[in-house]
Amino acid sequence: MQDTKVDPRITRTRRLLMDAFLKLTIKKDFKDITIKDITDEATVNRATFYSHFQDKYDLMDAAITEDILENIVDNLSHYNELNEESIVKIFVTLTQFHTNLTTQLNTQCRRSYASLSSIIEPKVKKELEKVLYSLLLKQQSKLDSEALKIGAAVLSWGIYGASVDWKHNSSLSVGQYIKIALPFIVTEINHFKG
Amino acid sequence: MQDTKVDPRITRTRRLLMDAFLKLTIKKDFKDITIKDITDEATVNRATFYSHFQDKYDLMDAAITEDILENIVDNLSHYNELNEESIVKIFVTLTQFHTNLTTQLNTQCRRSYASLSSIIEPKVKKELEKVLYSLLLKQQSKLDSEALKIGAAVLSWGIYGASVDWKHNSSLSVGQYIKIALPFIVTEINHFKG
DNA sequence: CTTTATTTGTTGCTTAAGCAATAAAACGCC
DNA sequence: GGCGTTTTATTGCTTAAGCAACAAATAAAG
Repeated sequence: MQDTKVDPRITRTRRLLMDAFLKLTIKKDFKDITIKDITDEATVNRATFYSHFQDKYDLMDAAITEDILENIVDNLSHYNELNEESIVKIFVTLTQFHTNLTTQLNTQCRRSYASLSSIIEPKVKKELEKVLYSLLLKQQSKLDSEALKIGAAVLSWGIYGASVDWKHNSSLSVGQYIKIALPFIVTEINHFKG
Repeated sequence: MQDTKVDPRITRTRRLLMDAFLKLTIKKDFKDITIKDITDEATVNRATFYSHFQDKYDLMDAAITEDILENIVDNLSHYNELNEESIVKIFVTLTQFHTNLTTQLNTQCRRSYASLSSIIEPKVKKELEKVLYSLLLKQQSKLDSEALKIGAAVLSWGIYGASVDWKHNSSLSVGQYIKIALPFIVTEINHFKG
C-alpha cells in the first residue's frame, strides 16, 4: 500500500475549481458556464485552470468522479466490525457505485463507461482494501500485519469482483446475490481469524 | 476610493489559516493549540504560516478582526433606501461594533483598544462610505457622481463620529442619542437630494 | 451580415507557497 | 532532574500559481 504525497496546493486548487463548478451548475446550464465564470468563482487564474484541466468537460468528469468517490468513501467508513451485516452493506455500496456510474454516464459524462470506471475503480478498490484491513486488525487475528494486508487485498478483490459479476452477469437482485455469495466470503474471513 | 488588488493566493491562504484556527478553538483551548495543529488543519506549510503571521496570537487577532469586520459588512448591506430608519439601524450597527470591540479585547485579544481599532476602523469607515454612496446613488440625486462621492465621505464621517462620541462621551442610550443626532444627519442628506 | 465585445488557449516572467533541514525551545515521561 | 519527543522559528531551494499580453475563436449586438 504505497502512498504518493500530492502537493497540497494541487489538491486545494483542484478542489476550488470543482467546488466552483458545482456551485455554478446550480445557477446555470452547463452550456452557459464559461471558463471565466469558473475561475472567477474559484478565485483561480485561468492559466492555472488549464494546467489542471483540458476544458470544462474534463473538469466536469473530474467533479463527477470525485463526487462518486467521496460518496463511496463516506459509505465505507461506517463499519466497526467485520461480520455478515457489514459485508452485506459493503456489497450494497459497491453495487450502488456501479449503478451510479452508469447513471452519471448516461446523463452527463462524455467518457465511456470503460474510461470512467478505469479511473475510479482503482481508487474504490484501494479504499475497500483499507477498510477491510482496518476491520481485520480490529478482529485481533493471530496473523501478523503483513498477512493481514494480503488477506485484505484478497478479500477486497473477492467482494469487488462479486459486485462486478452482479452488474454484468446476474439477473438476481442485490439481496439475492449476496445471500448466495456470503458463505464463500464468510469462510474466507474465518480463515483469517485463525 | 482607491482599491489595491491583493494577490488571491494571499487572501485564500489567510482565509485557510483563520478558518482552521476557528475550527480548532471549538475542540481545544487556545493554549493547547499548536502552530502545527493549525497548519495541519489548514493544509498549509508552516513556513507559509510564518510569512503571514508572527505567532498564534497574531493569528487570533486577525481572525477576530475579520470576524468583526464581516459582521459589520453583513449588517451594513441590508439597506435599500437612505431614510431615517436605515440611518438609525446603521448607527446601531456602529455602536454594536464599538461594544463588540471592547468585549473581544477584554476576553481574548492581546492588543490594546487603540491598536485594534486603528486596524478595523479604516475598514469600517470605508465600507460605510461605500454603502452610503450606493444609497445616495439610488436616490437619483441631481448631483454628479463626484459630488456624491464627496457627500458619502462627509456623511460617513459624520455618522461614524457620532457613534464614537456616543461610545466615549455619552451616558445616553443608543436610541436616545440617535434621536437627538438624527435631525442633523437628515438635513445633510436632504441637501444631497438637491 | 458586419462589427464589436467577450472568451479562449497559450506564453514567458514573477511571486507566493511547499519542502527538508537545522538548532533551539518546550513538553512529557520515568 | 534527565532524557526523549515534539514543537517552534527560520533558511535556501524548488514548484505551483499569478499576471499581462497576445492572437484566434466565439458570441452578442445592431
